Amino acid sequence: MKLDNAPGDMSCWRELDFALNCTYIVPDQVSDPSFNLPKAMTSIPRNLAFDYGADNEVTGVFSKEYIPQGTRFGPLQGVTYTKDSVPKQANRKYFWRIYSGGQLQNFLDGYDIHRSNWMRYVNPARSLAEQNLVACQNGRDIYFYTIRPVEPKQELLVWYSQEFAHRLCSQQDDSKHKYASPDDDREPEYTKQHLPQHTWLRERTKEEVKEEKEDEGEERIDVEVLERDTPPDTPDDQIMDFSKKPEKEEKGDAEPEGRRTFPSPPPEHREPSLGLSHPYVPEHYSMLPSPHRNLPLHLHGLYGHREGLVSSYPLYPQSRPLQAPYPLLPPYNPHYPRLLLPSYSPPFPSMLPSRGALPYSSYLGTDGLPYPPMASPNLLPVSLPYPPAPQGGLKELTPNISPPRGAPATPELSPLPKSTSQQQSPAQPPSGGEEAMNLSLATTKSSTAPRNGPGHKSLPYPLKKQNGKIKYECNICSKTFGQLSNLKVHLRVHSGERPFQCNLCKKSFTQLAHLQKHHLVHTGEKPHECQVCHKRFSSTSNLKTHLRLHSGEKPYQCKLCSTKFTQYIHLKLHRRLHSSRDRPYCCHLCAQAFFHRFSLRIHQCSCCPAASGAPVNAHVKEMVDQFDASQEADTLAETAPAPQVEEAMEHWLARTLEGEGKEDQREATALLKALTAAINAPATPAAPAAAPPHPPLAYQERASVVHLHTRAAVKTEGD
DNA sequence: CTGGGGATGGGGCCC
DNA sequence: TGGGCCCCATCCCCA
Repeated sequence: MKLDNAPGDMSCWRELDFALNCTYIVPDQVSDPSFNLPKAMTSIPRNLAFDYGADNEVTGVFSKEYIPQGTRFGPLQGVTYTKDSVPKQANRKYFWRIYSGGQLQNFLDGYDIHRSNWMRYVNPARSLAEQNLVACQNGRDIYFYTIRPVEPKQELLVWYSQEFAHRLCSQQDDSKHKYASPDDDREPEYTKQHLPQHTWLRERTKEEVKEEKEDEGEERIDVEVLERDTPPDTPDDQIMDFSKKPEKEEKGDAEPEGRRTFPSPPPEHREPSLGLSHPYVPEHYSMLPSPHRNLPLHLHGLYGHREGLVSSYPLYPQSRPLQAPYPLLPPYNPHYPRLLLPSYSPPFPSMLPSRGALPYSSYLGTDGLPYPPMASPNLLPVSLPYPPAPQGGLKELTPNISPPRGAPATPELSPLPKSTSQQQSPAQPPSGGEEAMNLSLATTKSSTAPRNGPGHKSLPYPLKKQNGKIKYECNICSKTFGQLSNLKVHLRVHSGERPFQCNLCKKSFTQLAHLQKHHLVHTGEKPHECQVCHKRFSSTSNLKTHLRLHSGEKPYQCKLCSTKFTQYIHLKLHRRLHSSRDRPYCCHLCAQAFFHRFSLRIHQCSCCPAASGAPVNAHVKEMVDQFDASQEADTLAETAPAPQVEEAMEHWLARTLEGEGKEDQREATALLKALTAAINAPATPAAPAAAPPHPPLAYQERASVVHLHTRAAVKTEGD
């Protein structure tokens, strides 16, 4: 069963939906702490970039590349305060509220650039049309999800999820009953319901600007104020539910909603970049007088000088609406009938680039369910006890394959409060940046990690473009795939997930086809027959290798002794023999031996510890060793001239560095330059002659090299 | 040690 | 998108 909404329409999604169905996870970058750079600056993912203002201050966050819908960023990091531990002088511009079980749990303060992350710089969306991120509280973390594809160089602009805002509004509603806010009196109900932005802006332009200035100065707030403004005490005019705007537009009605004052804009302001006449800008929005002039730049501005409007993630007592609807899955969540985001839906399908953006259906399970059936909401916080998720056709998955190894348990799937999250804030981004991400992927699956169910959010980012085609890149091994489905299958390699299990021997496999092939073992069936000798084989590839016996083809040849083999594994085994004893070119200075003469020469010119007093670069030494044993070196004649050796080295380097990080590539390239320089350089006096263990052969080859390398240096090697 | 075969892993491509 | 099919690579076993 599928969502009735148009593909890509996330308008009725709740935070759990985002958590469960996000397709890509973009972890923060992690930099060396010893650099002591502000984490807020260094944590920005590689597919994002800051934009800077005249004073070099960050003015926004932009995408560097295409980012598909359903991508998760976060979590937001900062300093965690309990309600009682908020320093009196705290600057609350970057405060977010974390709720648990409907109760304010703590504040997350992104003020400190050393303890917060890049997300503090994401600007608030000023209209539905420009919004591309939605903020959700999952567990006790705040994540931003892309609700539409983000084009390169497009700014990330965030607003609350509807559920987010709804809880706030609920709190505000409560508070309204409890506290007769002055706002309530001065504003007709209609206005409050329908023009929160108007209210907000009007208020801002009048009173808040004053406060804004105060905030810019010191942004001091006392706990009393904090208390007063904290839901449920917060006056409803302090909440602006962006998500409701569309609804108002559509229905002309909305449940009472909060308005939010913005007493404290951030220091920076910017000109609105979005025209109010945009078709998706709600009517009331465009009727605002110069509405965005004073819009705060960063989220904190969005949230005012108080704190972020983090509404509670209903932990599972209240979460019934989160699950119950799914079997039925009405087009809109009946529990939040007034919080629909109809005009949120920039027509997603049409916005999806044809080049491979993820259709929204990719957020659904294979069975079309938006996420797996959940037996009981109460179980969720424990371990998300998904039934063996029907992901990827896991029909063969048997219950006894335990624990489910695959499905990395991404945090967003586990809305349960993380033990660390309470005070975790800046403490630890799961150390290691991308590495951390990888680790989490790798470890979660192997342990008790709950299955993700359909949607399988471990799909890594980023997308790459190769030859104009979108490539899906595994963020663990950097392999790229032309099709998302291939990447999904590939991820099982890392996750360890083996959903297809043989009923007979309980062996499990990553692909159904493998299981099917495996079944032949039990049946004894050998469907593939050699037309020459009528021998039968269970696999085509084995038949193919067999056919080489008839054809005489031996494609694998040892470069050292010219022995040929029909199977590569045989060549490999064979080469071990050489490596153990047949390295004919031995350095007389340090006794290190090489397969190839040119390797010896490079060694002596670059990394022979005895050739120069200088310390040997271990990387260079390793590179020489590896190159000496490489296919590229094998393909070279021992008498190959220097340019050919260089070319082979470059080829080898390019191959071995494929998928490596740019830093590694840079470093290796630099090393290569040093090595190729060594090839061309005159030999050091310390390398006059190799002392080959097999003088006749080695000697002769050296002699031939002398001819080709017409360099005096070669002669010094003893020729 | 070499060589042949069995079995499995992983990825590409097509539908 | 996912399943099916195909292919190549690889490991292992054994003669």
